[in-house]
Amino acid sequence: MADIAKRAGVSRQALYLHFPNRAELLVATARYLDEVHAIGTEFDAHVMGQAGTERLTGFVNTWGNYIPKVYGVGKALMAMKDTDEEARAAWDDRMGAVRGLCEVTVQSLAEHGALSEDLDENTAADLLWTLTSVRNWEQWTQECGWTHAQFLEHLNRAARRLIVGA
Amino acid sequence: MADIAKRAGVSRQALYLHFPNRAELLVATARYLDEVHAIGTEFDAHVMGQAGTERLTGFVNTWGNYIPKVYGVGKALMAMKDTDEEARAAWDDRMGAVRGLCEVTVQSLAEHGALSEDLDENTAADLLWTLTSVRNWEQWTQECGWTHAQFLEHLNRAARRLIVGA
DNA sequence: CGTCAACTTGACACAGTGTCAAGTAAATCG
DNA sequence: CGATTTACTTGACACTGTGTCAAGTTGACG
Repeated sequence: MADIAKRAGVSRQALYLHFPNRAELLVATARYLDEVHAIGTEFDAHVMGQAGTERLTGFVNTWGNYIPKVYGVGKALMAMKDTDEEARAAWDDRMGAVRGLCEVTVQSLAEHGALSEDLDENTAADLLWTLTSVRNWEQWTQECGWTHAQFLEHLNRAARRLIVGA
Repeated sequence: MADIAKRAGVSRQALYLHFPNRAELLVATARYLDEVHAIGTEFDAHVMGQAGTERLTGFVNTWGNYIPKVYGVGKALMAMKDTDEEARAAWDDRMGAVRGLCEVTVQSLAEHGALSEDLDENTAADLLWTLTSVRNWEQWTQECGWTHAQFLEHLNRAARRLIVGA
């Protein structure tokens, strides 16, 4: 909080005039980033506006491109999850929304007969949701040293291999 | 530290007579768990003693069965990673060992012509390493509610689909 | 001119880690 | 047997970070 105040050019206490605590400041920041990057419009265009394997590609690319933009605040919220109930609820709520996108994506695959035969829709959504998690992005780009382009390429390949049927 | 001391039936300060700090206590606990569960022997038998896709199955099952046993201390170390340099080094060292197992597993697949044609060995190891991460185990079993058996089953399927060639 | 909103400084409580000093009690050794 | 050593105790303290509180400043606006 002291660091943030310094960077914002205000006193530490001024932050508490705008946000009740650290968790809500981070949540507000995340919401602000959503707005700035118009993530809702992006999803509408590239996910809800597509079907079958194109919807899958749209989801993977749109979400994959968004992750690095929210990684900073996301990492802070994830770190608070274990000790702060409010941070946990906020992060779980956001990831729940992503999980919802995974579900509709899988549904569209199923409708087009493109879902792998050995998977039910729920398991497929679980797989896609975890595959595209922020933690996996973190590991691939930070620990493995993948570029963003490599990340998107391999994530698309993995998603297809994991949940799309022959 | 206070909680651990309480559960151990000693004073908080007594812990500091045995371990210089929290990070080293956790690292020592992890090493103790390795010993108790004879993880080295397990890997020797089910990974190094196998080849090709059997080595892959051996690695996935052995490591997959070990994760829940070290999850407690692992979670604590992961939480410290961002602020404590020693914890970061300790955890990265352990995960580096797992990454090494992924490499030899992928190598064995390649030698038997079982590695997917569109992957180089390094990328395949990155994929397997991330797929089998503790974070993914956490998400699948805690958030998705998978049983341990389901986890192992789907992890094996995913590993095969992701890195084994036709 | 007075008031209000936004901010400041400075203090404090509280939790958690790590340090330090002094004391105790039991085992070990000469 | 007495002296020492080992393992532990109690209790204090420093330091960091979050969140709270009180009192004061400053500028805009009716």
